[in-house]
Amino acid sequence: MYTVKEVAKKMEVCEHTIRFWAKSGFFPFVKRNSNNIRQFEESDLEWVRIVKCLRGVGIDNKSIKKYIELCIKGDSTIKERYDIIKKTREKAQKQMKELKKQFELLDFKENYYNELIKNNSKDTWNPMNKI
Amino acid sequence: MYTVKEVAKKMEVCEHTIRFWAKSGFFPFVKRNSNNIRQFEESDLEWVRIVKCLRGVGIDNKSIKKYIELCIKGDSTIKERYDIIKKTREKAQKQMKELKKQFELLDFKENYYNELIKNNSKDTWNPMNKI
DNA sequence: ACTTGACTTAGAGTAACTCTAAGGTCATAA
DNA sequence: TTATGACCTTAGAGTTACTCTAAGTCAAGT
Repeated sequence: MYTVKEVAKKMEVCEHTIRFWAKSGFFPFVKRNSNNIRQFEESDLEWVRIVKCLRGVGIDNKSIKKYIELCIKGDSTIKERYDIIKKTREKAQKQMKELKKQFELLDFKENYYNELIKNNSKDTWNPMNKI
Repeated sequence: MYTVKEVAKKMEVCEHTIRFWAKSGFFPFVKRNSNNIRQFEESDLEWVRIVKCLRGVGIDNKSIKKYIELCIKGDSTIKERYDIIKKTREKAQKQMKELKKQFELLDFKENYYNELIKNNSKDTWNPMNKI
């Protein structure tokens, strides 16, 4: 059993965000104790994990809500859920490619600046100089 | 020479965003023609590329502005710029790891749902069932 | 001359947090 | 026994970074 704060720490998500997601209906099975405090079970953490994953790939909250509702509906929605996950996986793959490109640009620039520093060079002769 | 629209298309960034970035001072060397239209040169595109890269890695606009200002200042800021790029590269690397984890979760879920569909299974017996 | 279309600006609207304020509950310490 | 502090709760304000809209300028085409 975890409180919001503990979930936030365990899942590395801001506490406020967990509450915001909870209010958005992303964790429909979380129970409360007699003091109205949310008690996340291990199975609820699975929902947090998926939501974090979908958000991390840039799925918007409205679409996440749709997915959550399909989950609640049960077995009849498995094909639909499969399609969503498949598309999301493809999106993630594209992002990995994009991120890799950006990483390579940063890598290049780091080396470039490093050379300049090592050689105590000015930067003014080179078309790359400005940025 | 490119207009905002052409830059947006070429660099795959929303036109509005290019204008927003321009207004934020991210492209200090872009000239205008006699009709007040921005004319991006090839060298200005390099700035767009870097800004897109930094944003893509989640650097906030205030920090990007700082980096831009260092670039404008010239050679004396090379070491500072190097440090920023280095940190950003490290950040990108972390994100690649994170994204890879998320991809693997999606991959697992896709396979799981796929099995369910193939076997025409119900999902109710499994602890993974709900989400 | 008039329309079309590309550009401009200021400013409104939006998504997704992120934080603050005000308040309830409970344990421990004076 | 009161109070101090560490939790939790909520509603709602504030923030970031777009994203879009409206209103206007200008040049070219019919």
